[in-house]
Amino acid sequence: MIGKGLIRTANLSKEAASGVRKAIFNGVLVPGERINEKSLCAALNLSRTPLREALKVLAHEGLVELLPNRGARVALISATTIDQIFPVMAALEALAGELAVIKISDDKLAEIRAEHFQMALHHARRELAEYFYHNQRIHNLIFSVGENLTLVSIYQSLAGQIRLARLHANISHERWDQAMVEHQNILEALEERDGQKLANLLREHLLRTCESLKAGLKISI
Amino acid sequence: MIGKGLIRTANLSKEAASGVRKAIFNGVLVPGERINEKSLCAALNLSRTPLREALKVLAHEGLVELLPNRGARVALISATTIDQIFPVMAALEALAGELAVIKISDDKLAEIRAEHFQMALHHARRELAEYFYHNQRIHNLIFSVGENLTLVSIYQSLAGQIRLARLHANISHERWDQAMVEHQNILEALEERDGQKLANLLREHLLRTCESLKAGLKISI
DNA sequence: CAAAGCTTTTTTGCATGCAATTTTTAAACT
DNA sequence: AGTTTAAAAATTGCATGCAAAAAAGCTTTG
Repeated sequence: MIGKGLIRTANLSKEAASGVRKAIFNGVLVPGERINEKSLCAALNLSRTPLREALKVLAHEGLVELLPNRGARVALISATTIDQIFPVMAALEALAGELAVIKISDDKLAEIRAEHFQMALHHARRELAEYFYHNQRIHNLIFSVGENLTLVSIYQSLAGQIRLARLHANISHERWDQAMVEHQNILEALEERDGQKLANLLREHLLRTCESLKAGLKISI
Repeated sequence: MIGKGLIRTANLSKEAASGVRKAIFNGVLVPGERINEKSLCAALNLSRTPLREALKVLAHEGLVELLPNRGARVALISATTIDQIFPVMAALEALAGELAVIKISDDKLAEIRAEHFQMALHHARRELAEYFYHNQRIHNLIFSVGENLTLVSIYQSLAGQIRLARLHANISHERWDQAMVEHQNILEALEERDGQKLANLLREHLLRTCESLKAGLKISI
């Protein structure tokens, strides 16, 4: 492949990173599976250099593991890793909650409320993928209120690993229902601007999610 | 340069990353300064490919900024960034402290105590660089007790950014003395295995360090 | 003398090439 | 058949080459 777009506007290594992320989350690349650079380059329509740069970054994000002289493979998130990620996530969510109640605008709150009810709808209809989509949006919105880029980017990275772990996990109906109740309480604490309460609810929500996720792992390492 | 070491044992992109990190912390590469790939390659004795992979990772770590079509430059940590990093650090330190009191062994505690007194010695002698070295070791040791790789690696990355910011900052004698007192209290809380107290002390210590660091910035952006 | 346009040089972003290493395949042996 | 060994193919890690872009020098002009 020669020429590409001729004008240098794209950032191929960023494109590669987001392409690989998508492939991982869509299940095109399976956790634990070796990543073949050549075929992935063909799929993404770029050369090995930007792909390899992207893999290094993704390894840093925890989505990929690098094996010396054997390239990369999609990370397999073990129960041990989940156990390590969640306490950190919980601490960060608590912080995000405390910041959020101070800074949140009525508009943003309305946005979160809207997402909440969308999520509730999909919960009622038992549409898991859609439920998770809105669930993720709610947590992202709460984090974004704090306007703390460091906080957000660390959260994104951890959330990515959790999302990857979920590809291999079942969620029970009981846990799903319970999570929905927890989210109702989270929304209320946010509306009351009660930072301490919100922080605690978020922390507990996360820790329960952690337990459920570990219990639901289809593959254990 | 052809051949290199002939046997593939090194990981050049990792070497590049640690080489650049060292250069940044030693002041060989100045914050805000453009990084010239060619000359840095020569200094590190490797080619551009591994160096560029390293720069991508370092950008992810916050030590380097990537400018489209203009390569990389050493990050300039602004007061705003510091304001964002510290609350996150404080939350993580608090978590680390809570984990530490649960898990710490007598040996590890003795190790921390030893570092503490080394630090106190350098404080008494007003040897700043040595003081910071042991200071950093204490915080690292506290984090390592939790045996949480996620926590440690996030901490390392944030600590790196703070260390970079400090290259441009003065510390007042008053703050230095106060920090030493705070560390005395931290050690006591650790010896008492009082997780809540330790968490609070670490949080406060961090937040005060943040204020002092911002106040001491020689360059503000 | 500064500013605006050029030309030249340097530097970056990416593709490609090549040797070291791993993986696969095939053959020989037990 | 299953295991071991050797050859072939594929894959990785890194160096290098080349075009696009940016920066540095010139020259010209107000």
